Amino acid sequence: MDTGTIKQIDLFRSVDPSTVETIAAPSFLQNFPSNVVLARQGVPADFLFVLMDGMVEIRTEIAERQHTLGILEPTSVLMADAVVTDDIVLAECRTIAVSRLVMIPAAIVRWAMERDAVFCRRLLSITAETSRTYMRQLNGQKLRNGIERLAAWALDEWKVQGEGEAFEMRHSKRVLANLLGMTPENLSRTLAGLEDSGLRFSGRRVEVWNPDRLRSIADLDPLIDRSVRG
Amino acid sequence: MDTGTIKQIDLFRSVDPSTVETIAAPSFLQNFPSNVVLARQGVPADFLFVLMDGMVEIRTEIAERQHTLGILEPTSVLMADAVVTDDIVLAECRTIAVSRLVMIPAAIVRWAMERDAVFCRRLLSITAETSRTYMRQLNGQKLRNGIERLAAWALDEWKVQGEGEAFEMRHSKRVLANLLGMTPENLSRTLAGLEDSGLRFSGRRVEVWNPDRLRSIADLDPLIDRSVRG
DNA sequence: CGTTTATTTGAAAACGCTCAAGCTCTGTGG
DNA sequence: CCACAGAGCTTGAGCGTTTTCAAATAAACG
Repeated sequence: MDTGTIKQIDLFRSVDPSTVETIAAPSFLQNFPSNVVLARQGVPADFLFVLMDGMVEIRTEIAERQHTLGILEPTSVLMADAVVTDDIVLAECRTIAVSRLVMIPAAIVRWAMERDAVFCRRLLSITAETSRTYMRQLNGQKLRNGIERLAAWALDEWKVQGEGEAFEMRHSKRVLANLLGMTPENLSRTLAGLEDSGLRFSGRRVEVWNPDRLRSIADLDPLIDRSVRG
Repeated sequence: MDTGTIKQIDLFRSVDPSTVETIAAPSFLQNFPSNVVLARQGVPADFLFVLMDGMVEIRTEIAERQHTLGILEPTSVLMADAVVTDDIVLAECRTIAVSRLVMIPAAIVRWAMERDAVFCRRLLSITAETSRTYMRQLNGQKLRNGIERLAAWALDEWKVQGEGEAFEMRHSKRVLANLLGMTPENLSRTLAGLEDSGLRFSGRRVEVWNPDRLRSIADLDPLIDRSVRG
């Protein structure tokens, strides 16, 4: 693929142009419709992905049970752990919106991380940050109940989208329920319970009409919520 | 500290001796009694630790609620994520046995990962593996209930310790309960429920008298259990 | 407009937690 | 050797949260 696009990517910031070119050569930009599995769980990773546009859900399914580890937006890097360790994929990646992704063959990534120190360092930063995201998710899942997770999610998203009167949820409630670690039925009930406490849904429009009340429920903490600083 | 000890550590495998020496200079080997907090949550990480002997619990506590993210044994590396990202510690590290650790100043780690490509690569491998451990923990916590987590833990530990008639639990039941994401009371009940299904505790001796039965309960899966392949 | 999919609601059950009390094991000092 | 204290573990009852199953309603799509 052309080096122009790939050079913009944070993963390649400050990386030697010749390395970027070598990586770009066997890589390509691919468009996907919604609901396509980019990487199946349990098998080796063939590609490192960079999400340029759209949305991807990281989820695991075993014997009828499933959960969502995260929802990624541009410009996230996918599958770094499996590519680096050259091991099986622990959680499936699935588009949940029309998406455009850069696909970099796993072998060339492993080659480059041995040859190019700067690229290796970029990969390290991203992997460490991803690891921390899973720690936060684990903290949130174990230390909060459903109401608190929903309130915290709403405040987080509200903050990211500019703290206006409302923000737009970019995915279905089903996806949100999975992300928050609850069933859709439960999300529906929890939502109803928060209508008097500062949060109202109308379709995909989410109205935060009493952030203070939500904050007192969520008890935001830098150990869980990315948008909060110490 | 002396380079002899530090060179044995997996983190420094194949790393240039001069880098190792530079890192070793401001580092030191420290003995700790049990129940000492090595790194407090919410504050920047001062050191990267390598556990040479003993046992460390990774846990988070927020407003009276707490949970355990993992229990580490030699020769694990601790705090890599916080050191690499130069950010706050998301989960406290606490010794749960008399322990000996190498303490490497965070600044020298960050210095070395910029200067030495091999060291950076070692750090990347370890961080990626750690990230996967958290993914597995997340999978286990969300996709299994208490009985299944206990059965899976027993089989895992049994396998690691050689698949004999029994194995020794190297920590208290309280610690095990936290690791499995349940209260001590609940662990006790769950344990009682498994006595007819292949698992019996007597003190710290854990008898696996019917692994097949346990397997049918735990439903081991490579997406959760480290000891299972494919 | 009709068919599919998403969401809501209700009732019952499963699961795990809290609180309280009792038990067991261990080590200490008399 | 015994009494006692303390920690760790177990047991029971009651409670709260979350899930499951079933059905109804609403929304989305061709």
